[in-house]
Amino acid sequence: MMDAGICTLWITPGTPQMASNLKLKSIDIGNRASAGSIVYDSLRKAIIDGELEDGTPLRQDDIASQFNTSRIPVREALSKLEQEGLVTNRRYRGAVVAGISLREASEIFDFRILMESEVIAASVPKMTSASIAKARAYCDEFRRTDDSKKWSKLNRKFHYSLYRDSGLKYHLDMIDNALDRTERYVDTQLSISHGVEMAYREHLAILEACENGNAELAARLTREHISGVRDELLEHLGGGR
Amino acid sequence: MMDAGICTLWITPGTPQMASNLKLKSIDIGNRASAGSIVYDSLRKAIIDGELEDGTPLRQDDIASQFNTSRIPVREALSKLEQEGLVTNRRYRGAVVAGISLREASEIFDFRILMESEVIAASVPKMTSASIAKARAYCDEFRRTDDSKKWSKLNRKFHYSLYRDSGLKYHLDMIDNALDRTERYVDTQLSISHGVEMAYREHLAILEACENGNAELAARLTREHISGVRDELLEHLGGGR
DNA sequence: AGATTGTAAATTGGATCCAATTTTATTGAC
DNA sequence: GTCAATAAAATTGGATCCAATTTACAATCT
Repeated sequence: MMDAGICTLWITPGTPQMASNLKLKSIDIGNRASAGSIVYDSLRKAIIDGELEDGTPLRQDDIASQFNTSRIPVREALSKLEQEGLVTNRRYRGAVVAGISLREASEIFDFRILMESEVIAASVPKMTSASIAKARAYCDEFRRTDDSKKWSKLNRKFHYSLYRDSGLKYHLDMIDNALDRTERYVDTQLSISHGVEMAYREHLAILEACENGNAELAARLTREHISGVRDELLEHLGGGR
Repeated sequence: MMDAGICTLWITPGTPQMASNLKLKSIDIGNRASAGSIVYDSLRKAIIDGELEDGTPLRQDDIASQFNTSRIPVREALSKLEQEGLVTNRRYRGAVVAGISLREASEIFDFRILMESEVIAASVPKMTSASIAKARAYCDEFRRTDDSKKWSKLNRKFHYSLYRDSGLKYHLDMIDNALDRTERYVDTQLSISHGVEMAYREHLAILEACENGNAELAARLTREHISGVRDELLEHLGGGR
């Protein structure tokens, strides 16, 4: 199958080329995603973005046929999502999109306050100018856009770009999960009153603290910022129900 | 099949009995565990207890035949364990027991410090005398036992019994995962020098703070306690490798 | 009508089979 | 003997099939 004449393109006798030197537009065939992870990514996105309402049943057969696959990868995906708290699975009864109670949401926000203030404080001393620039770009885009669907995404990217330099992978994973569970509800908070404008001003203040290398201030502002979002969201959800 | 004469034992015509009024010795047939969860529980315990060394390959076929089941439930279990960070799964290469690097271990301990001090502070005002009694029992048993395998288990039970009253389910889940990942390594720390004796004294101090309703002190002592365990463990592992 | 029971359809859990990939054993050249 | 190329074995991923369970619904009785 591998004729020598054909192979000269990527094998030069005597001077073996590394794949990394070729600079081709290519996808990593060896590490391509499994069917399960594709289904998982897709479902996760749909739930986080709020496209699937809380309580929506997730039928294995339906999903399987949508992805032209069998139920095995779907079960794998649903199992993972259950562990992340995005769906609830009941034996022989199937999976539904997991809702969140007011007190659960409140607790997760408290968790975020604890985590994110700690992580940003650890991040500030290590923060690169590239990270700051990235954060500022997200921050600007956040204020400019009118698409309410993009707000929470950009909000998330802004914050996360200030956390990454901490190098605290475990903490970042935990923050990721907390954000996954609450992101759906943040849009509603940003939509009401002047949520976006206020968030933007608070983001700027955090950014400034980071630029000045003031870790303690950045942590305190982050605490207050998330705390404010939590209070407004709870007030809104609590009154709406 | 259900003759009226026989049924009079549990159905009295005119006064329909609820199943909950029957008070029969019964097991919950409806909620019995799935094959996957049995495999999962068993593997999780084995890994946490350190019975399976880091890097041990977990062959689906081997495990399946050990449990007299097919590979499907095994895959489900391995997938869950991967998400918890107890195994690492590589496509087509199988799962191995996940080890932990020094810096990962250190980070998880830092995470625990943050979480557990916060949770115990929230727990103290709500703490019942039953919880205190339970914690004291675990504390005593911890000092008395010579079985090094039981130390970390009792250590964990002691701490957890002081956290439960907080009612912070999300935080408790996060603590659970952090403990799952580090429990294997705590035994080694307790075995060295006078780890158990020192831990016992620190446990007593935490217990006393809880009894006195001093949340801030309990939090500070918890911080210092976990911090001490971390430092000793890192010193030991860092030197040993 | 309303509650209750039995039955069929829908749905999930698990077993078995095949395909894709990796790992190991083998062969051949130098 | 060492190294690469090749073939065989082992292993995992996914599809299909069957069993267990729940749900929907019709039939029956009071």
